Amino acid sequence: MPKFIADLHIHSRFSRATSKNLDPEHLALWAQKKGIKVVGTGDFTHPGWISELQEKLIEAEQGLFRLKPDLAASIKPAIPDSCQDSPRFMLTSEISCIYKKNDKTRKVHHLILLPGFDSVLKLNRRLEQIGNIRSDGRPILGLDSRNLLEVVLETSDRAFFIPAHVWTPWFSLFGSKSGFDDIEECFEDLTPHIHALETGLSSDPPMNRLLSQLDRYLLVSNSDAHSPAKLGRESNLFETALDYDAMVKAMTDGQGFSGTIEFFPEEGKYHLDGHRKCRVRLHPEETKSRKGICPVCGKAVTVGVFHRVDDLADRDHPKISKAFFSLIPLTEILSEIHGCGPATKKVTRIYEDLINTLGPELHILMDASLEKIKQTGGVLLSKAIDRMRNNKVIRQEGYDGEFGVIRLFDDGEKDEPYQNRISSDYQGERQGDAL
DNA sequence: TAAGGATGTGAAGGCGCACT
DNA sequence: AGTGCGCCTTCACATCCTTA
Repeated sequence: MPKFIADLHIHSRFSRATSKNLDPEHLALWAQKKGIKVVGTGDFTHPGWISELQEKLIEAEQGLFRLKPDLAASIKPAIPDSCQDSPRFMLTSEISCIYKKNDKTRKVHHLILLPGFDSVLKLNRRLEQIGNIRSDGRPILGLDSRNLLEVVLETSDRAFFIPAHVWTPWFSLFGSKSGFDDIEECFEDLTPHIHALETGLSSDPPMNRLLSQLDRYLLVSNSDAHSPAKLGRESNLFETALDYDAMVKAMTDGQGFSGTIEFFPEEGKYHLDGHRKCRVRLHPEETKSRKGICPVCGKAVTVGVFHRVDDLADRDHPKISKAFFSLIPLTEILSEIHGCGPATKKVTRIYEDLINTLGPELHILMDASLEKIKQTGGVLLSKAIDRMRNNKVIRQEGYDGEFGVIRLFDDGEKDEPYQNRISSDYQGERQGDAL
């Protein structure tokens, strides 16, 4: 069976606060630079996006699509030879359900996978009667999660429904400000139709697997990318035939699903508790001793993912069933090494050089030999990647919407020529800022 | 002096909720 | 009852600062 990487939760340019570049061509381009074989389309509920997809994609395998040949040819020159590998698209979308249940307001996001345009259009006709699906690629519906699931199941018996980023405080199944304490309370009689949960950036398998109530669910990871360059920052490893039903089966029974690619959970923006505006960051035990109150403003802090997991956990040691790889985006590693921002021209140029020589980013981060990395990217890069692969990272946790920072080198540790005034200033500012 | 880089802010839809 | 605010996301853009 082929081994491949899939990132199924992303957005199009029809969603709010997303890049204008999010069209099928740029998604295909970046999927190849990252080394992703199957990428979700996102936003299939949006009429403008779905008609663009119908125009630009053709079915490649059962339930998977690829760019039409003329479009594929048009992006080919922009893709390094080392990365050429025609990606597939799966029709996916995210829906935001906001509703009241058992006297509490619930705001829960869900990811939906469908096998073809017919079923997408059928679902869209149903949803259009419930709410406005034209104004946003991620529509907000006043619909109970259970009832959305029912509508989806009625649309196609091949549909797959995944609660999205289940721990984020504001919009998720287990969210401290929005969700439930158990899955049955959310989906009731239809709970058996849920087979997989998306864990989000701020949690990883060792955290999730402290909850016995999650034992019967597969954990999946996706990027929720709002720009092409963020594709695959979290993603899934499949070892199945390349088609829709095989992938859905793997996510249903776990066979052929070999693991996930993860952020270090501390990098996620809701890992710890606190208030971003008050610059207060608290560990769960601190939050509890302060009775959930922010010492600066006196209001309730935003309770993060680590705290929620801790509250609902019923084990001391995680029961881990699948492999997972904790990675740092390559531009962030280069940013630390070279002492400048991850989106600067310098980092972009080095990034392009690296994938040109070594292959797709995820290959460089996970599999490429350290010797080759050293030859192309220098000794600091190979040292950095070696440390990342062995979990030897310095973690500064994110909280209340602020991303954490994962570093690989102590201050002063980097040798010449990179250790210079700019880089130490930069690190100092970043550290100071975050508290 | 120009280019590059850092930083701050506005943008979007829909909903609940606090407040008047 | 009605109004306004805050929340989701993070990009895109404008502006200011730094460096060669």
